[in-house]
Amino acid sequence: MDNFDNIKIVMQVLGNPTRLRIFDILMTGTHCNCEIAEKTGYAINLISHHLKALHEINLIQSERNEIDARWIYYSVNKQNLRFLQNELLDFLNLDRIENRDPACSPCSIKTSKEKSK
Amino acid sequence: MDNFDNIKIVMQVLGNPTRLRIFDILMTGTHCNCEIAEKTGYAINLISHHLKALHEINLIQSERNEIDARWIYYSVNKQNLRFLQNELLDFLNLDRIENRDPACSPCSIKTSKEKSK
DNA sequence: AATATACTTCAATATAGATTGAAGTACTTT
DNA sequence: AAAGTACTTCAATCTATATTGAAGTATATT
Repeated sequence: MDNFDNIKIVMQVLGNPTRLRIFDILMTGTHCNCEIAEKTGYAINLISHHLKALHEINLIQSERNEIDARWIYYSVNKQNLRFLQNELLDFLNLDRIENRDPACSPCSIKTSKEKSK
Repeated sequence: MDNFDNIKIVMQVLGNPTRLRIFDILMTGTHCNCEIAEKTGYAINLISHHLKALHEINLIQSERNEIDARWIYYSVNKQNLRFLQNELLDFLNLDRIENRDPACSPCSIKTSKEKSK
């Protein structure tokens, strides 16, 4: 893996449909937990779990409402998202594909044995 | 979800590190099963399983060697990969993010109750 | 025809991690 | 200061699916 460790982690996290759905909602703008609950029907603690996972890999960020600090606002991390876009394009870049002969080596080892007979 | 169903499925499939590793190898060029086995150390039937999953969502394709048809060559589906690149860029497009007031609705319902007192 | 190779599919197990209910924290309101 | 709200964290259960060993398929070799 050509240093695609971040992609591996991001894919793992967004590979969960519930988490992807939550992230998709945040891609439309800032939301608090209860709004996501209303839009998705998921349990509030489940959302909390998944938000934590998204936060841990810097895909999103959070801040408390200045007036009523019980409300926590979640939003996507734009800077990190730009970074991720580039990483994904590098990972999926068709120029990485080389014209190669798949020299099935276990087979060739055995065929070379045959030859040596 | 703004019709990001394909992304959901792709993320689920590439969300598995073993599968991502196999896909990453194919991103470097055509390989047969035993070559992937050699490079990764995974069991050959495990690779077969994961190749099937990648194939089912059209991320890769396969063809038998013309000379020795026991050998099956796997390679990425370039056309579908280009499509996926665009889908991902649409999904992660920062322009989707709207400036909105997270009007925490369950709360506001309750505060409106307060108001009506 | 019998044996070998490259790979797939079946079927069962193992396990990571998604989900849930209950308890806990931080803050606000009365 | 007591009760309520928004949310998190704990701890346990539940479930999907990754992995494995064995059997099966397709093709090639002798």
